[in-house]
Amino acid sequence: MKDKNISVAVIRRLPKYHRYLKELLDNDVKRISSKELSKMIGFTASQIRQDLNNFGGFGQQGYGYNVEDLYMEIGKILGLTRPYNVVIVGAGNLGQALANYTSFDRLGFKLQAMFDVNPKMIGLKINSVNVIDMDQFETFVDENNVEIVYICTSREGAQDVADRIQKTKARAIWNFAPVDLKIKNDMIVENIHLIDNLLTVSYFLKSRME
Amino acid sequence: MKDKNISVAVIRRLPKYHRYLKELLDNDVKRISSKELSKMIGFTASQIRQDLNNFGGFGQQGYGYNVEDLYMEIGKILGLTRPYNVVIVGAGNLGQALANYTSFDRLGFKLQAMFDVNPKMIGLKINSVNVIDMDQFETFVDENNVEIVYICTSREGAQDVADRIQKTKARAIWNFAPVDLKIKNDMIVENIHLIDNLLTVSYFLKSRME
DNA sequence: GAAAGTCTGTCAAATATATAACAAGGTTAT
DNA sequence: ATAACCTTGTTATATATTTGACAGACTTTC
Repeated sequence: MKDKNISVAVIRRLPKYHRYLKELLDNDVKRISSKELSKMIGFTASQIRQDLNNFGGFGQQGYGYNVEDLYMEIGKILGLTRPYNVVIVGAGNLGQALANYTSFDRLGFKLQAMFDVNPKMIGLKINSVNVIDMDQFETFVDENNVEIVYICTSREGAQDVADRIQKTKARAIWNFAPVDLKIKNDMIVENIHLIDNLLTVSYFLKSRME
Repeated sequence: MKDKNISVAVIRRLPKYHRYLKELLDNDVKRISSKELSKMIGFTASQIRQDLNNFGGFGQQGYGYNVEDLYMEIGKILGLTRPYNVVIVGAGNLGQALANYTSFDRLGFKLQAMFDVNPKMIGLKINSVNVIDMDQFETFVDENNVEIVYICTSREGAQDVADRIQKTKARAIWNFAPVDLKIKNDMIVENIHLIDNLLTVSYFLKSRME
């Protein structure tokens, strides 16, 4: 599986396929055609076939796709063949919300610790995960083979955290702070910019009024 | 301002312009050229000029763009000329996190209430906003001119909430549940699919290893 | 106030992405 | 086993998006 020259647009559709296939699997559906999937997901059947074919011929003519196989294949493509150690920086409401999502754990994103600078938070346990002093961040990350860091700090604190992550062995950042982090090396960064998304809602609300 | 035939790709970049212009404004920068903005934001200068020109000629040859004017114009385009009443359904960690974000309020998204089905949550105040019984949802939304509903429930509860929203005058949904809502009318729906985003992180992590 | 320099708005070209079309191969029904 | 039917993988076409180029207009400098 080389995965090269695959466009980001394709990659961002993969989780959706994964999600719908899981649903089909849970409903004991054994096979699915691109046409049927198309109806459920809302992409064209052509697009679905072309997306999947970037990674291999998973289907069979006259039959369609085996739901379980395809689910597993897409899981492989998405890197879900092994667990990833993660930590959260910022133990506020958002950090706690993420700590409590069991679905992340189920997919293999294993929360090892949470970090905060607030003495009132340090020492707490959230969903049986310790909140640790930020002083110990770099040491903990390297000693526990943490690969992904979720940044749940304020806008002001985020860049500092990003700088510190770059000194560790961690290789990916999932950023929830409303700022574009300046990253020097080849770190993987995904942003959840809530405000950006909410502003598209107001844009569409306004547009519909005209 | 007609805003028609504007591609979604353009619209999703607008909040980023808005964010960077706010930063410039806070730093007392008076003017900015597409070239300078390009360096900051990471889009090409050509794209920036073309994006902005979809909505009008805000710049001036030989000078560039007036930061304050452009910030205001983009705010207008994004619908930030008046406040929007919003409510949150689901008063768990995520709902509480959103309730505590002052930046939403500052932009005009006014939280009027939170709803939950859990009797232990009902009656609480979160950041001076009441948690109300879901029984009163439809009444409250219509009586308080709520336009946007943030869905912060579990996956299982989300579709039911969406169905109930469609019976009210609300016209937009900001959905955080990991499910694609089935919507009949012309409701505006924006999704934050956290898992989908996290899976792209694992995809890139895996791809880099090969 | 003239010349040199800057920067937008816009058109054209290049690239990327999505859709349509269909041959080839497999399935199902009889 | 055969025929009718499906459905994929893939190529070709259409559409969308991004980048490049440049004339014209304004600014700045001298």
